[in-house]
Amino acid sequence: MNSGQVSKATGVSQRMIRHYESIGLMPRPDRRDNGYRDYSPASIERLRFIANARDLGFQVDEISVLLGLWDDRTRASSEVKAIALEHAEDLARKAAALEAMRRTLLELAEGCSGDARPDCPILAGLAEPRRRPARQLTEFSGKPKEGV
Amino acid sequence: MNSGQVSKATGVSQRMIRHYESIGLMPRPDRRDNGYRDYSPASIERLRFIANARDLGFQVDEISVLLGLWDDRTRASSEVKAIALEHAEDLARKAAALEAMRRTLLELAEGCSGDARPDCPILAGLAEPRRRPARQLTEFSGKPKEGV
DNA sequence: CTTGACCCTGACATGATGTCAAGGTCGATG
DNA sequence: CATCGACCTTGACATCATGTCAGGGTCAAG
Repeated sequence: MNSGQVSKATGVSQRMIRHYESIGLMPRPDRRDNGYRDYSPASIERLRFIANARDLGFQVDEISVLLGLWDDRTRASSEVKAIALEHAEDLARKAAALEAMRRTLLELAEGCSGDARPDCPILAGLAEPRRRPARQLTEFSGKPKEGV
Repeated sequence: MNSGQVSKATGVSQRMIRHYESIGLMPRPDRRDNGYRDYSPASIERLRFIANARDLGFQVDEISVLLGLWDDRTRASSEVKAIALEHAEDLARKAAALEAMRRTLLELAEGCSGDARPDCPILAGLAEPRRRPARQLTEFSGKPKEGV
């Protein structure tokens, strides 16, 4: 199978297939005489794994760890489960953060008449000193990418 | 006020203050003879507005629209409210997407013994053909950035 | 005058992905 | 055979908000 076929079969763009290869998530596939990539069924399964993990919001470096465990026939399932549960918490935190933003926004919107008059507590609220003071670094990135 | 002071006062990094200037969200401030930026109270308020809007997950181009409405004394509050409610829905969608991932992940994890044995339905599930078939583009980006 | 705390600009990095360009290949049809 | 369209290859640039670093100027206190 060449990359186009694999792309169709897995729903992963050719661009991304090559990208995963370039960053070492996917092994470098065999090449035909013409230089075309030639994928084995095992590679395709691996790509599916990656795609599923991305769909669940794992980042590439986390996936790298998961693939390591997948490749290791002797891993303890507890290791995998720990990663999964940790990631689930992460997702919960991110969802909660979004929900908090939404709540705040709706509170502001509640006070807004929403008619032709210009006075608007939403804008007024935004102009006030920070609610949530200092920001720290807390990676977000759990890339949902869902077909809406 | 120079940029350092403004940064402390608003919690926005100097880097970002300059960035907002460079992309036109913030007006170019006066300069002192030495070239240092000199901010007016009005600018600071504007920066606060931007920071608050970012905290609520608005992206820069949306903030640009909000600022336009803020500047326009004759806007109808309904315009602002519509944007706010739309954004709230967006946040809800994103949160729901994260929740869906979490649920899926927990379902997988439920079946996993989590002990020393190597068999693991989580990894098995990830290796299966795509659950959620094709991905479309659906911007995520609601950048939470909360101090955890 | 020196030192340390600022400020300035500009450039590069991040992460996952798209897109575009320039070129090689393959298969089918004229 | 020539050619066209569909496909593959690589490489580069763009996105978005933000950090960080380098190299240089400024200022105030000692």
